[in-house]
Amino acid sequence: MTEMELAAYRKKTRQSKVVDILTTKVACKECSLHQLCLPSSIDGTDLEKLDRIIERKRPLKRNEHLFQVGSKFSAIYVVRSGSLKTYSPTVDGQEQVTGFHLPGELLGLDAIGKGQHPCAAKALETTSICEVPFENLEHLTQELPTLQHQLLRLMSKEIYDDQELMLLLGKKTAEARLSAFLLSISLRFKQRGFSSTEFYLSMSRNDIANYLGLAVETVSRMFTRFQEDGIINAERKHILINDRKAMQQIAGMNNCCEEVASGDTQKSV
Amino acid sequence: MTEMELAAYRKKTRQSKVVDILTTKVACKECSLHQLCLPSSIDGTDLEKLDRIIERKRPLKRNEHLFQVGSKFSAIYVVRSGSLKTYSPTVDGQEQVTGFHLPGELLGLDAIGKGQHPCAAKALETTSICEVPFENLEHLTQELPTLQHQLLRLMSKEIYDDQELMLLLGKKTAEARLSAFLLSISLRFKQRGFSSTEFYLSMSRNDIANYLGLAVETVSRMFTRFQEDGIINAERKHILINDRKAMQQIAGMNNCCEEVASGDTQKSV
DNA sequence: TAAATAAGTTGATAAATGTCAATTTTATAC
DNA sequence: GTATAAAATTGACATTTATCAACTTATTTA
Repeated sequence: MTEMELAAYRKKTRQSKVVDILTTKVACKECSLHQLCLPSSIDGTDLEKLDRIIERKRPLKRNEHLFQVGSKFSAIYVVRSGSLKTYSPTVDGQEQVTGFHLPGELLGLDAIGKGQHPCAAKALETTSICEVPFENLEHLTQELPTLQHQLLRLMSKEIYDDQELMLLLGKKTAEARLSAFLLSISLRFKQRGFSSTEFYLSMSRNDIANYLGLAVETVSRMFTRFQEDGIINAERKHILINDRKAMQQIAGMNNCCEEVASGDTQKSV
Repeated sequence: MTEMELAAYRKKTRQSKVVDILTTKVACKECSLHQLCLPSSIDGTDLEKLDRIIERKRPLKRNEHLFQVGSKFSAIYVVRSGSLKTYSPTVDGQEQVTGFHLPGELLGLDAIGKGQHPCAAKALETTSICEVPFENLEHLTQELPTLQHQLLRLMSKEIYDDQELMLLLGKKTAEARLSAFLLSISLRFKQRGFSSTEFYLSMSRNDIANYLGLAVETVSRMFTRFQEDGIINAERKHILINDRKAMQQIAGMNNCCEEVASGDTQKSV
């Protein structure tokens, strides 16, 4: 890619739909709730019942909280558009980012057990949310076995995905972590019908570093290295993935993060 | 501690009940299923119903598998006595240990989503297991809202615990990881009514290192260091925790792994 | 019981990543 | 629009941990 082409690309990504994809409403069929209600032949009436208990909240502005640490658990949330990060305070007064949540993904499943949120959720940009009051949901699952099954599946998926991430954090080098992170984001966009090669990272380098257990400087250097090697083009938060195969090699995962088996979407490297 | 006292202690731990605690049957009230059925005032009839669907399997010998990677998911398992590790194969042909499972803890929750086990489970010693066929359990939860609630709580707890571990793996130094690991094991024994200061580690140093994302040598050195500093006494797999406060400091978690809020037990640093 | 194998420990060295500091670029506020 | 603050990048250096190799101690098998 020449400098001119690059400049043109940069200009394009600044304006194009790549950007406002994240501020666009997500249709229900691309949403996690789709997995939660539709797939196993749930019929119209049941879907309507589910729809009835869901509340649409006013959009959050950037840096607004959806919930705080320790706040009472009362609902599960689904991202309609925009994105959030979840984070916990650590002993030394720092915060530890525990996840990023893109359109169609759930938040709050980790709070059911204790009845209060173990982490806080903050919008990374203008973000709109569906709220699913948990008590109502629980009642409804009693009525609708399919819904219950879906809920269990989603929670299981979350456990599974967390374990995948543990593998990553436990073993890998800095470049493997970042590569796996980008592939994960890419896959999640793809699963929602967006481009998997060209997307916008709403979180800061700092958040990424924190999440991956690395220093900001290391993350920055890895971005630079990937760019130098021609594997990605990173114009600030706009990412273009040039060589997916190479990234899979680096991430040490030739098998996964490419095609995911079932109709599951969800969650968070 | 003098050399003589140490020798006496070592002799004692070799014989005492510390060892056979793990081979003793765990009463139902110390078991995870207790959380799953009893706590929210489930009555005798309901408990009986649950008890009826549970199958007790013959004990596994050391190194026998409870399930293999990719095997069909049909049941959740509870450890009655003994212990297991779960692990996944990685691209480079290695295995990655994803968890250790002590008496009263669950296995298999990560398999619900895909319908097959993403990891294998292998006994670390002679181990007996309760099998809870999942289909039956799901049906039963339709009948017993309390049971459903408990199941959701347990799964949520698993998600929460995994996230705790992610923090550990993502951020901490080698000594913080090992310290947190030992504290976690300690707490889990305590929650089951065993000693929290004196216990037997059924897993190898290799497994620990693998699990914590460290080299065996590093783990070995950390054990040595802790011992030199008088924080623990480690006679091979017999561990005596001398200075819990110091370990919490090292682990960077003065708050957690000491007293856990609710009646939850479960799961796995 | 001895031999063979596996697990664990220790030391020396190299590689990876964190830390500190300086600088540039971008975003925000007035 | 300019000033100010925040975020990102880059370089130099220190620290941590992995790797390789040798060796010791347990455990298993014949």
